[in-house]
Amino acid sequence: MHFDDKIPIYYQIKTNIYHEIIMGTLQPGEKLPSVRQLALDVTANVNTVQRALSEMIAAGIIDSKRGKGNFVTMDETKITDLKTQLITEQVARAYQQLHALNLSDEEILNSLKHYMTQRGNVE
Amino acid sequence: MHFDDKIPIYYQIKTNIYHEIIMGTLQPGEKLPSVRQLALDVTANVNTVQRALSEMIAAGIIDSKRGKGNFVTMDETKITDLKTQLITEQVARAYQQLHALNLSDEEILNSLKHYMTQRGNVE
DNA sequence: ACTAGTGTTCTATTTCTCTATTACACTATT
DNA sequence: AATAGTGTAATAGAGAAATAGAACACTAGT
Repeated sequence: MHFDDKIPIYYQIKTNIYHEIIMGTLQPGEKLPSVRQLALDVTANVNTVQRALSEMIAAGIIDSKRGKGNFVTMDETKITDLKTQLITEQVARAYQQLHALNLSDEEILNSLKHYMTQRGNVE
Repeated sequence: MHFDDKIPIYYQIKTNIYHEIIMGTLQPGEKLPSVRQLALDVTANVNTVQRALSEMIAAGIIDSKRGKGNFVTMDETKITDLKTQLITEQVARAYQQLHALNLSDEEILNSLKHYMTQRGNVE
């Protein structure tokens, strides 16, 4: 796993697992790899993984069952809400950043469209 | 100045000054406040400000003159290039994040447009 | 009962960021 | 010359993040 050294690893692990849940790579009710296996997967320490999981457990997205494992919540509403929340955060963040670079709404949209067409042609 | 505790302060100071240069709040050739004044302005330590400045000096955006002060480069090409670079980074980052949330290109554009219209109505 | 596989917690250590403080180097003004 | 205002650098210390390692609590299969 690739880490941005400007952001805490535990936070990036959390974001990554959230993405897998939203993408459907991890289904509702599905068991996650064990904390020790996750630590190996992302080349981090068990404690660091545990910290990421703790926050997701506190948020109600992950159900922890001692001795059994960690499971994605069965409550699909929570997952939908999470997705909405993350989208809103990302869109707001991106808009504010680009606005701070003196781009108008139209220029922001055009920059994004331009990026998409370029990306579309490559793949 | 508002700091995101997930990102190093020196890095946020750097980004903030870059934005001021691109916005034109800081003009080419213009003298920046002294490092000690900047430290007071953002409520950070002189060393932290100096670290941010060092990276901008290394990037050629700021010219440092010992005993005189720090100045925005006169080379407007460098500023234009910086703006292009920052825009590309932000657009790419935003796209990848939203793509990782399972949004199609069209959905990404719609989310952004929706955000813009909502924001437009409030202000 | 035993064992292996889970989550959980604790301590010690390292690294990085940030702060505080001091000192040094240079410029301009008086 | 003296002084004030600049950038620059070095040291020491506090705090957070991450690591390594060990131990504890619970579950399931044998």
